[in-house]
Amino acid sequence: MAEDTARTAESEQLEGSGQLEGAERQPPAGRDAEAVGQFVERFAARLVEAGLPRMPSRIFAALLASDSGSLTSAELGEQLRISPAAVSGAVRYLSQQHMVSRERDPGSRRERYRVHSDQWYEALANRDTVMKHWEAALRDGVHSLGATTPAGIRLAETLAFFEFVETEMPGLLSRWRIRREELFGEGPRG
Amino acid sequence: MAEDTARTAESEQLEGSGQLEGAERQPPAGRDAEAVGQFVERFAARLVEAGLPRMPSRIFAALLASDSGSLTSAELGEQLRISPAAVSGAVRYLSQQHMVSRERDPGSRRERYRVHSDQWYEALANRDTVMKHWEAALRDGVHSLGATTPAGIRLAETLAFFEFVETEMPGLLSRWRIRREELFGEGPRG
DNA sequence: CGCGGCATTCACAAATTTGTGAAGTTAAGG
DNA sequence: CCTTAACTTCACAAATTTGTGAATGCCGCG
Repeated sequence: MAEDTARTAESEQLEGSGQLEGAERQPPAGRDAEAVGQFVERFAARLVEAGLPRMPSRIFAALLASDSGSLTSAELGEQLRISPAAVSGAVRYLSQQHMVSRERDPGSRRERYRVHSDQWYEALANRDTVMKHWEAALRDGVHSLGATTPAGIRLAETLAFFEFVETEMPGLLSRWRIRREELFGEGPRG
Repeated sequence: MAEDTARTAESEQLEGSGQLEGAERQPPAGRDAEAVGQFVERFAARLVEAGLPRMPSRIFAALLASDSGSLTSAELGEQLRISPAAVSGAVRYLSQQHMVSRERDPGSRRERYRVHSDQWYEALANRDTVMKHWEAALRDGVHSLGATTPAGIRLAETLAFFEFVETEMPGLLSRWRIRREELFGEGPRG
């Protein structure tokens, strides 16, 4: 996989928000570019294991690790050392999965991709559409195999489970929001 | 692909229990081999979309669609028209994910692979180990990026969400069991 | 109104993954 | 103790997927 990753990494534009360095900009590149990179790698690996394609995983992880929660295509490309095409493709994928949203900086036409703090696990829970597909397939199966056959019954049961989970989701999320409030006060950024 | 596989196939033990159709029953082989196959295809497709490899998906779907909830390697190979090697590999994968369990028929050394009615969605919920890995990665990230940086905070929040979900799981599952009882009486098979 | 920069799309090349055939291993049955 | 039938492992071939380079389209700015 030739991952001898170049070292210098002048990725200082990684900073986006109040990064009052001021002090000797001498310290290691960017902020802990090293540490950031490592985290991105690791977390992306988890996502890959979970079934997400490689590039989308890396990009998502990078966004998650960025201070502003958003990066432009160029920044992503540079940080991850991938071509604009790769960024484009991966970002399209993530948009379709509702895992990132695209914004437009008023001035330039650099597009920003962002993870809303909440959005992403809500998306994770919100597999609504996906769920629906599964349920459709299962319903179909119940019908095909016969609702009274053992297999049909098993399928019906599985279907019921999906429906049950769907039912539970709203409550779970609202409990989460409460807990989140407890832990973090009101959320800092959107 | 060489499909010269013997078709003689005494796979009648596929049936397990009462076959009480009534309406126009299609005499063709097995039961509705046609319909079964179609369901297996479709459901497997969903699983693939969800990130599961192809063969494991097909095998899992086939097991789900079988009346007894269990099939032998040979049966799987024949029904899906794949080689024993493919069955072996896929089944190993599924075992590792705890999506099937292996049994041993006392007499012959044909191995049976089975989906417990519950087991599989419990496994789906029980991504314990997986969860732990994610949490570890996140914890690591919080530390690397600094617990007070915006990115670090976002990560901590995500971590909290995972922990929260883990907390909720037991309750959710037990509510499910109750509901399951309501809907299906006491579960038929284990 | 035209220029300059960005992002997207297309087609291809490379790399990873997938599934098969054949040999290897273990265990039942004569 | 040997034969036989299964499952597993190994190495390879094929097919799908992945990421890049180059060309195209867009939009804001001068």
